[in-house]
Amino acid sequence: MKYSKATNYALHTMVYLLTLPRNSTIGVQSLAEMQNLSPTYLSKILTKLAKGGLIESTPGVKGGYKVSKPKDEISFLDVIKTVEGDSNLFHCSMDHNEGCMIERVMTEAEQNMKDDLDNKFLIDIAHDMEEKNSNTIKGKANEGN
Amino acid sequence: MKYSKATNYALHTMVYLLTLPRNSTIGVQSLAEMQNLSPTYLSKILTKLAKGGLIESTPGVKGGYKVSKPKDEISFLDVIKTVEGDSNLFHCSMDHNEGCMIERVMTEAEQNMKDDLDNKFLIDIAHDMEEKNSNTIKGKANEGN
DNA sequence: GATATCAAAGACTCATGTTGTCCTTGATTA
DNA sequence: TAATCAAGGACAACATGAGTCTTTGATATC
Repeated sequence: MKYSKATNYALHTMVYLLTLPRNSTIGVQSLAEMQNLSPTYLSKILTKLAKGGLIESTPGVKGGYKVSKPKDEISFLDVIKTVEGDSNLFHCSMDHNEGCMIERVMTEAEQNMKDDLDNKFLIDIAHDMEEKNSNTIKGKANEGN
Repeated sequence: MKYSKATNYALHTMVYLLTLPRNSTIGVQSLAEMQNLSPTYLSKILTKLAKGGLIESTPGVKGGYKVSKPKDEISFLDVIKTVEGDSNLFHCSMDHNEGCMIERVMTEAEQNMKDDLDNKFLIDIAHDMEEKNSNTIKGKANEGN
């Protein structure tokens, strides 16, 4: 059991979009280059995010993508649910077994994870990234490069 | 992202094994029938559980499987880790990105789920099942069957 | 010791889902 | 009208899980 790569790409892309100035857009071309992906492939993931209401796209010359929700309201879970879907990880394999107690325990544990992910916001990661980058630059300067 | 069917079968089998009297064994044939599986297929899952130290097998005529740990010490996580492996659900897709903050958040949330699953014990499900079964029988009797 | 019953394990097929590409369509700006 | 962008369908490649078949080897019973 693993998260899909698409979720991985989506999370990284979203964090990056959050570091951009409000109302500025960026094309899939640039976004794809950063992660060594083909634009067409990343495009599909972005379309999913757009349908999920997390980002919005504008076609045409000055078009591209930008975040379409208040920047501090986007949780990890929002992105994951949009890309992976929101069905449960465990479904009882037995027939005629509604109310399976194993399933109940499994789903309850999963819910703990989801609750946590719904309280972790991408904007915090974006801020940390920006801080980290400025530190790196400062560090390089100090090393005499 | 989903749990494998093997995990599903393993959990159900383990719960059933816990309902059996101590030191009694049961063959893969019977276990497979209950879940409508082929014996050879379930056998592979059981072998995994045996290698993981959760059950033990004895070949030969009066052989079969039985639980090989104290019955109240087997957690959901024990079974899951044995069948699914214990690697993390999320691994950062970017190169040269040790300490990825997204990965950190994702893994922390996953850990919450695992902590929960490590504190839920199969023996409790087994007890509930036994109670449920006796209730069902009682219920049927009351209905005049 | 022969036989029946059990698990272990390798090789293999099949189904499914993810990943990724190619190409066309359609919208927007200049 | 041309250039630049996203959307989307069709398809190929790949990985993995699910499941079968067959052989091997250990144990108990007669």
